[in-house]
Amino acid sequence: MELLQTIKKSPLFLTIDEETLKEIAEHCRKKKLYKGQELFAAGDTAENFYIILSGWIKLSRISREGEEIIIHVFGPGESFAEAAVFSDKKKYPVYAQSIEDAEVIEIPRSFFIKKIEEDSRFALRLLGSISAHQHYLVQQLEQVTSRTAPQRVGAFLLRFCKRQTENADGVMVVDLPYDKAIISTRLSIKPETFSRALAKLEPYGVTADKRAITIKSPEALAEFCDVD
Amino acid sequence: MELLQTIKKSPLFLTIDEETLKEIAEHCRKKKLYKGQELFAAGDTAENFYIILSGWIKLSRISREGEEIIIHVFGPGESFAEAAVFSDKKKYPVYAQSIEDAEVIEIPRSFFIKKIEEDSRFALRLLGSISAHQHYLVQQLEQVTSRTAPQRVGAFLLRFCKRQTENADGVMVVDLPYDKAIISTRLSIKPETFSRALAKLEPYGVTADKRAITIKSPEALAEFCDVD
DNA sequence: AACATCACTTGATTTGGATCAACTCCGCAA
DNA sequence: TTGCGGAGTTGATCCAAATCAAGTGATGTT
Repeated sequence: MELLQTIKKSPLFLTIDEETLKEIAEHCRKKKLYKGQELFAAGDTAENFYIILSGWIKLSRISREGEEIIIHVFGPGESFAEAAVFSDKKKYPVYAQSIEDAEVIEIPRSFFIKKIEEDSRFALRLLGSISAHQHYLVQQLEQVTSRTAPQRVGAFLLRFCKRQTENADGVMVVDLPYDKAIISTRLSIKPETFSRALAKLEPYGVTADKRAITIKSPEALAEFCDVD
Repeated sequence: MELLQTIKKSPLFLTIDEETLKEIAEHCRKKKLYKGQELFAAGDTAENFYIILSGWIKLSRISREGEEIIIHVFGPGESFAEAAVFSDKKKYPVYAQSIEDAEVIEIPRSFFIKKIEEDSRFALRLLGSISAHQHYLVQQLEQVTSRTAPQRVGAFLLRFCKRQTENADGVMVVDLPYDKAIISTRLSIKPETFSRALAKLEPYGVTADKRAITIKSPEALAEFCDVD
């Protein structure tokens, strides 16, 4: 069963035994989303959390003036909204929308809580997963407050590099996973600034051809961005 | 037993039964900290998490250039570093230091994990607590990226208002809990900007006399800061 | 083939907050 | 009393990024 295979690969379920996984798979629903479809809105009752099969889901908040802040963009294999399911209010604090056609697995809250009560190792696993995401948020906060736009763009490229191809000679190629406008918002900068920031990374061997970015010396870039 | 009384009042343990609490109290250590004392450094093994009895503890990260970013300042009754204890790396990702004389309760990781395995309701409670903090981080990220300095200062004042005195006529008085320099860093602005931001809030009835801040019309301020 | 639209890029101008610097006020110690 | 240092304010200048604006070059549509 395809569903089972995917769940198994999700970081959240890495250490969970086969039997439990099968049980989980039985209680999940697969859901298809078209580009731009809303998954849930801020304030909705948090009935489910999700694992992504394919596509990208962005979590964001909309301010009163209509300005959007992207909290995170999750990709294949990642899970999200775990925290909302366990919050006191039982509400999603953010808005979730697919940024292209996507498939997700929907796991109901009720089943999940039952599972935690039955299996404490599972609870620990979940705590670890949420902690990791919390750590990501702390890093994000640090990035936004203390790095310049070019540094943030560079750090983003390097982070995505790791998941992609590296040539024998150390040259790396990143294929941007989604629109530059979305990356910009995620980094809390304007598209214009993103464009200029990319240009400023040229001294570090960063060249862009549409969505394909080549990085000649990732070390120099990492040095400049103050990461790793 | 004083320790037990404090633990009982902590949000984390609100719904925990008396017997468990007693057991927890027995496994805790009370720790006194002088002003400026380090509790743990980023990268240390996460052996414990903490509940604050008195004083203020700031969690921060220091960038390579020596610049400090304050992630949060926790006060009496609050717990922190829960997430670190459950992360894969088992390391604190931040630096913790008291900003004045303080007392904390230190709860060992090992005992805690045992407790979770025994009592799943406790695990759920913990998940809720961590989720709440995660929500705080998301809000913080939003504030930093989409609010001006005066708006952030105003929001900070309003948040602290709620815990303090309100007169019959709607006028509120906040007594700043710690140095303005620390508040500034927490809001990711410079002390000079904090000072100027406070001055800009004057149209909303905000006047400062040393650490005592008076807010004549909290509603107008909330409107300006785009909160509540 | 003509046109609209979307996804950027590039240029000119503005601005909020940082930086640098001087100064006040207050507590405290010799 | 004087003198010092830390906390906070105020003023002048600078700079990174936002904003406003125009242009390009793909892609799809009638």
